[in-house]
Amino acid sequence: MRQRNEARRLDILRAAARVFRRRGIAAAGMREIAEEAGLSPGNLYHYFSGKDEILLFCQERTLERMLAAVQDARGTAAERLRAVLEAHVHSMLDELESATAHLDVEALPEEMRAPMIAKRDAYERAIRSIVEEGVKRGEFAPCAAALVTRAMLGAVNWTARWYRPEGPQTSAEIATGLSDYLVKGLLK
Amino acid sequence: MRQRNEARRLDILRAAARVFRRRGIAAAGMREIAEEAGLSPGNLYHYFSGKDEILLFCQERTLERMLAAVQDARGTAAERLRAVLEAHVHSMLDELESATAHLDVEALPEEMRAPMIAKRDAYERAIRSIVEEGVKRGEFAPCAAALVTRAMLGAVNWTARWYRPEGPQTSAEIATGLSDYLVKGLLK
DNA sequence: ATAGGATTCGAACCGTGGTTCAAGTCTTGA
DNA sequence: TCAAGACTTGAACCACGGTTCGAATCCTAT
Repeated sequence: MRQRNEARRLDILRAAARVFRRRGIAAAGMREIAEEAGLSPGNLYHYFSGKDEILLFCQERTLERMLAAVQDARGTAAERLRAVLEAHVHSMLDELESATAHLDVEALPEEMRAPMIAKRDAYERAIRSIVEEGVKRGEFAPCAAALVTRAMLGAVNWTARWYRPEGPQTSAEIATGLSDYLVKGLLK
Repeated sequence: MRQRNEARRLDILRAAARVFRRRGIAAAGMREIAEEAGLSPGNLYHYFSGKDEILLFCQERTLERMLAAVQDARGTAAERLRAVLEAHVHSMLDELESATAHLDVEALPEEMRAPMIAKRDAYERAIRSIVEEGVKRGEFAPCAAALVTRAMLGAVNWTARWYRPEGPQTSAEIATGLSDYLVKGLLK
């Protein structure tokens, strides 16, 4: 019934995300996604309208989670910023799921792009306002908040490029290490 | 003669880099590159063996320039780091030329990848050694040098995603602003 | 049990895009 | 001037990959 269908869709999304991760979005083929998910190529189209929709859902899910982390953050500006950055890194590295996909909004067809861009901008704005508030309260030194925000996002997003699960450092170590450095650059 | 040929190859590389930038590497077509360079699609193959070679040359040229900036840097660790980071941002934003291409080594076919990865690693190692030297000399606070290096690279590489030439800030402002923040996170 | 819908399959369709090619034009050196 | 080779072209080739489709199978509710 409905339950079964929904669960299957999630399985497919996770499988697709793995393929996106290891092949890159453009090089990920529907046939390979189908094989990873354990069904036939044609059958994918019973669950999704096409590759674009799969990609869109992957991206939305990741960004949704990141936005949630912003809402949940409590404490001083520095504490909230650390929490958000760490959550971001964990969404990026732990759930290999859909993390990498959220980086390439350009891969979406023109019409689907707008809502994703809006969400992405909202997320960036939320982080920037934490920075600005920290400055206003005197926690942080004055700085170009927009630029610094993008620098932090670049640093955490970049982890997807070099992180290897079998590498020496765990995702938790990376998360705390990055947050240490990125927040320290803001303090007075 | 030889001169004319070489100049033409450079023109084509620059045109290709512009297309890579605005379309993304995967979506950049040989027909569009040809049009941008002002010659016919088939004629491209008189100057390059194919799309892969064009991409490889674009990436090599950018990385070559960045490595040169590392060699030219003089002064304290902080000064050298600033110089390298600023040069990196400028290579990324000013010469729209081949900058973005260097980010996707994965887009190259398996056989061509090795030399590029080697160069990229050498560049990263050079930056990391500046950080380590700064720590050893007491200029910088102790830190996870490898992780911090990747954070800095992520921040500067990310500029290619959001920078718009018609935007409010010039590339020079971005370069100095980013360097300010990134180096500040290292100081004691 | 059985009709009707959901699911599944794999082959085939078809546009896209990298590449090749045969044939022209232009340049250059003797 | 006149080959010979460099340059140029546009059409055609061909593989790849997203998608469609008709038919077979499974499940569920009555």
